[in-house]
Amino acid sequence: MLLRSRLVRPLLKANVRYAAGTEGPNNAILEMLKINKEEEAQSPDKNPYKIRAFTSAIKVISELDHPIQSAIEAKALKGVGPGILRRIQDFFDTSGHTPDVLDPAAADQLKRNRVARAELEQVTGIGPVKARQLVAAGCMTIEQLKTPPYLEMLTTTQQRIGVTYFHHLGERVSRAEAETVAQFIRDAIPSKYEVIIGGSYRRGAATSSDIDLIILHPDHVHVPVPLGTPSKVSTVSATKRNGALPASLLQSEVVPALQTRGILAAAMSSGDLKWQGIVLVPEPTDDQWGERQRRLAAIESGQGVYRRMDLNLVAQKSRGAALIALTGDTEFNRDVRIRASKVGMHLNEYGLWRWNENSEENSEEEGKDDSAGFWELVRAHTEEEVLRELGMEYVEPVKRNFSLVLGKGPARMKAKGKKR
DNA sequence: GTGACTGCGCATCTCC
DNA sequence: GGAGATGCGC
DNA sequence: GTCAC
Repeated sequence: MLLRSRLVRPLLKANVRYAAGTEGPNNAILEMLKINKEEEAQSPDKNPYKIRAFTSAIKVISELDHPIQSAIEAKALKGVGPGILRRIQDFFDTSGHTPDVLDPAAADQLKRNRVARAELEQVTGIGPVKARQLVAAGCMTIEQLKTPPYLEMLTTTQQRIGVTYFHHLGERVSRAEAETVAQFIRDAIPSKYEVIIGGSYRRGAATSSDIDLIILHPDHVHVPVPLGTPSKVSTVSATKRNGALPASLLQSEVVPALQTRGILAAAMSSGDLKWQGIVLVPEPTDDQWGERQRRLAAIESGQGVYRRMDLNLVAQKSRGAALIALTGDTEFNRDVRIRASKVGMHLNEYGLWRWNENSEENSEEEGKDDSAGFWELVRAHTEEEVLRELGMEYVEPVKRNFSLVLGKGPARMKAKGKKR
């Protein structure tokens, strides 16, 4: 135990941030795979799915808590197929690497580390990479996270807030709480805004993990067109491509109004389209909302009921597509998006898009900037329209709980032989 | 063997 | 200081 | 590149 804290300090100094890869039991193999991935990424005719495959194999191997003993063992991992097996085999052959044999004590330690990582990953903002770093530094519990030196390792505001409100965020959100917050917000912002509760609430769940709000306003009309082509829709986020736009209504009006009213306890992220953070659930008094000063004081002292909340500002035109995207569940969305891509379209939260090839002369005129066509918004205004365009009957939100139907948990399930 | 592989906002880090 | 990659969440 | 078919 004492030893640990001594070991931690140099580690912190040595800039071991992110997946720098200077730790973990399979570092050498991971470095090799990262190079392979990089080579593919540099290639003129790179295959984005191949890059993704490398990324996925790197991820699954980096989550191992013990050295890979043989190439055969790696083959059993999901995401490791013939190609990566061969690379690992070559690695063992050429590096003269002889894996250590695990003694029982070491195996036991690995198990404890695994348990610790799982615990730390319960904190919002701590994923596999950060959890591994923390456990490597000796942090085994969430309680320890709140103390030096681990607290200093939590570099993002999301992680700090995740720890601070961990106890509150473990509680489920009741339907009444979601309704209270939504109504408070409706009262706090101009009546031109429309506020819809999405997420599992809209799917009829008795309790939710957070409050998902969809906010519409007639003046918010920005519908970004997808970048790239059907085979390769760019991953450049709207954050980048929107650089020059004026601050959105979310930033200029909604968030300030809620701050003034004293229900925003902490912001994890706050952009032009999306706000994520912690809300203090207000307590209605007789026929009015309680005192703003009391809420601000409560936030100051950590009293009251706190919940995770997402605010999403959505253009009217995107209403249907956004309702689908922000209602879920994940499996339903995956299924619908796959249907779209199967008929050559693209579905995101802004709309259902069709790709139009440019005629020969058009693309010649455009030069060689490979703009061989353009995206056209097909449907997005209502959920019914979007689904019908994809040949689907309307599906009630309450019937979109595919994860429950198909199996438990967010584990990948194929959504295939379902209703057409 | 063959075709499909969800998609994206925001914060932070890296690398030039 | 700007572009791109990564981590994370949903 | 991997995976399901």
